[in-house]
Amino acid sequence: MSDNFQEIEKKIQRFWEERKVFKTNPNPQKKYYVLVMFPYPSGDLHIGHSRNYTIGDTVARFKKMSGYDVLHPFGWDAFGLPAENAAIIHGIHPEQWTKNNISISKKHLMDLGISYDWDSEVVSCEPDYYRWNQYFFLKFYERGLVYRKQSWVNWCPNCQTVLANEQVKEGHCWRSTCNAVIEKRKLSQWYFRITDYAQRLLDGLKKLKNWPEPVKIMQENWIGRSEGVEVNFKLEDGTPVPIFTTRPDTLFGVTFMALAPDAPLAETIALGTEYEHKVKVYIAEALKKSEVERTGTLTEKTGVFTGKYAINPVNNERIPVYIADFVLASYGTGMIMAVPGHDQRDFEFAKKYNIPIKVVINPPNFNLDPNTMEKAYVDEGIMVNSGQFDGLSNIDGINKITEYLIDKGLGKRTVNYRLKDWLISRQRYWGTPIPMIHCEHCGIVPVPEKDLPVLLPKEVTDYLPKGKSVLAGIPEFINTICPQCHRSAQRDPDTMDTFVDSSWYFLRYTDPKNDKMPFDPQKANQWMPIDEYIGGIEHATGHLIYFRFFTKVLYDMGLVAYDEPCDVLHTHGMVKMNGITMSSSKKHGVWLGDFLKKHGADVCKLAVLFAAPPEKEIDWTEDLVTGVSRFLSRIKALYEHETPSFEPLPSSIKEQHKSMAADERRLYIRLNQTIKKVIDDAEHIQYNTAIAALMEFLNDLTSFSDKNSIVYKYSLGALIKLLAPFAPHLAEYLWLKFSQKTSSIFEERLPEPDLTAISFDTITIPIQIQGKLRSKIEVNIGCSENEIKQLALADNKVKKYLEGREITKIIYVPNKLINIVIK
RNA sequence: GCCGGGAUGGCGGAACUUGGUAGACGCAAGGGACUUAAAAUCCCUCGUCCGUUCUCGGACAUGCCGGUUCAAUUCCGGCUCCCGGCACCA
Repeated sequence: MSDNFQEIEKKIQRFWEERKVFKTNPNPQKKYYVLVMFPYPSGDLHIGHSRNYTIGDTVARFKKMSGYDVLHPFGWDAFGLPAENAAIIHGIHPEQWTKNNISISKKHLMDLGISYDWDSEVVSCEPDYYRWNQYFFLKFYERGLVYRKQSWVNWCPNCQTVLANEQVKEGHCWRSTCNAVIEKRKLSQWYFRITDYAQRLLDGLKKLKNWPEPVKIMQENWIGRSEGVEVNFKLEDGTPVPIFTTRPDTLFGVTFMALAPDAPLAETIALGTEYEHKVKVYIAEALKKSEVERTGTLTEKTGVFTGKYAINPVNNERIPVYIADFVLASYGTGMIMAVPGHDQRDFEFAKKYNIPIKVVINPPNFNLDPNTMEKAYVDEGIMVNSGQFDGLSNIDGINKITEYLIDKGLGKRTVNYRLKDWLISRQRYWGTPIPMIHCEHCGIVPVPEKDLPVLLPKEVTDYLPKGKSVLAGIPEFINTICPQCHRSAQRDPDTMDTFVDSSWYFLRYTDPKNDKMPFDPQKANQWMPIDEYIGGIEHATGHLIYFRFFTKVLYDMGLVAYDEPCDVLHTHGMVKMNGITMSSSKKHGVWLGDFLKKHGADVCKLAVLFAAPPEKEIDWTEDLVTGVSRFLSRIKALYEHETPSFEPLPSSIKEQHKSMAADERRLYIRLNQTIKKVIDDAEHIQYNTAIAALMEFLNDLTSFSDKNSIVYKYSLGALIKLLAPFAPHLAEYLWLKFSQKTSSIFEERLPEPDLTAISFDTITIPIQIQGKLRSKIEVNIGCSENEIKQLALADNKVKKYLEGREITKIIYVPNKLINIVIK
């Protein structure tokens, strides 16, 4: 745009605001819910942020211009650590820091002209929002979906708080600015019983036809269903030690058993024996190690013999029991049967501790020798040394042994999931207080619903985390009265994981001002499910599982009619600069404020959309701006000389387009092709190619000579409407200037293509000989196969190739090509 | 290690759903017009190599090697490299 684009954009933004063009219709007839993942308010926005919002904005505008009632809301995921860290470093209250950032970010978004209905803005750190986190916590508690347990948990020594399993990435803290190595601590914490929904979360994925396949696969792996058998081993003294296995076919090959060092039994198994001391020392050592040291396939496995033996129920063999660090307490029963002959981990462990190796499956046509094996044999084969099961293929053996175990009461079929319960308590200040009271006499007592919200105290002098919650040090907060016995008691000092906030915010948007309920189910149901959800792929195994879990629970509570929150999901790639992802906290990026001053909002939107298809990464350079910036200037320049028509074409034109002048007819067809292409591409969020089509059509228009043609003037008008979702300010400006209406272009409908004029009368048919392009002929559409073959054979270039050769076959693909096969 | 995804000109990317003219659109680069000049704008060229010499013609080209097919960037088999997820899940 020329020099005054900023004034134009400001003016247009004021016009939208005054006219309330993007106000949500409270009674939608034909609803469309477009949602972008709400952001953490980090202050200055960069181009990477704008990608998310720009994609959502384009969807929203397209849908509005296609006649939908659109809900396109916005809000802030406003609780979280950076606010608190800012308080510690700069001595500014987290709330003030957060609100400052919100107002800065909001200004950028408004300057970008995103079509939000700001009346439904939601801010998660406000009591009128977080009280409903507490409400849901209590409701979940009533349903048995909240519990407290003591266990070894992930502890971030830098953030000084526990973390959920989903927030540990490769043994490190998920927050990119932290990245500290995670430690293990034994603590009592609050959990959501998400594992109760593991199967439904898995089954639900099948319904999500319009989710990206990689996201579904990631979730499937994260939930990690595996079918197997629980086998009732016993220690010699009769203590039951059940184990889970997916390979019951190897049961006769068990030569040791291994117990996780953090499993409860590990603490007691060797008590009072000569092994007690060694075992104790080993456990202490093992648990001191961080996740990173302990896990990883490269780390050498270690263990210690407990002095105890178990009995193998299928052959009564005496099996030594070890404690080993490669066994996980949190999966299966916390104890395994080990078959070194057929499991690589067990093999390595057996080699190290001189435990016998027993072969129970032989590969076809070959007998394994346990003394010379260099690794475990894990493939299919024939069972040996397995009593009555010898000679079976091991695949059959799995079933046969399982049935045998069930029959004898020695085991049962079972399913295990890798998904763990969601640890939601955090030892930090800036979050939703957990609405629970610890009473000496009554135990743990929920805060009565009528007493909500439990307000986060604002008068805090010291935010520095000390390994326990900041709130524990605020007497006015922590001391309270037990709701049951009315004696003095203490509040729970922890706050909730901020991913609780983002698990239901999309429902709050449907009824943002409700002070009686989190949302009115009727209002929610008229918008849900989300029709288009846009966000970064980094949430695949976090937020995108949590919000499905919440929706399913709320469905069970009868609050929503759908048990999946979102029909269509589009994840977009990150925006990088010099190969490094743009980031507010790392101060790396192109800042939106600067960019808008220099180039304007439309250029920003268009550049981000045109740079690459949404799912791909963008490595940002200033070069991406040049092309789209020129494109907009050319558009603007064109309309300085030409007057578009927004009148519908007379029906006579549509009926008689075949008798138009050749170049006018060509333009008419190009127009219809462009309309179709842009709308089709937009439907699939392929905005880069849609914009390319608009650029091509602009070329058609500028090279068209009869400026008085009705078709030409109509095309100018159609181009403005097609451009509107991508470059809304310029389009609105041209609309208001030429349409002589006072309404917005976004209250108009997109043009529709005339499908009777979508292709030219003649087409170019390439002629291949032996599959290689040799010539082209121009034929009328509807030309018969024979005619085309004749024309092809008569072609001079073709003749040259055919000279003295025999034609074996002529392949004709209608309207596509012709291929002549010769000997 | 397991599970995904990807590799196309100097660059970002089209075409891939259904095998059918590879390189749309844009950037960069080179040349030209306009201008006192520059910017801006407009026009032309632009995968590589060879031939012809101003109009074309040919060969080779979609990470590598094979296969299926009249025809493969697209399908199949085997590799290489890059990116992402998971991380001893029994």
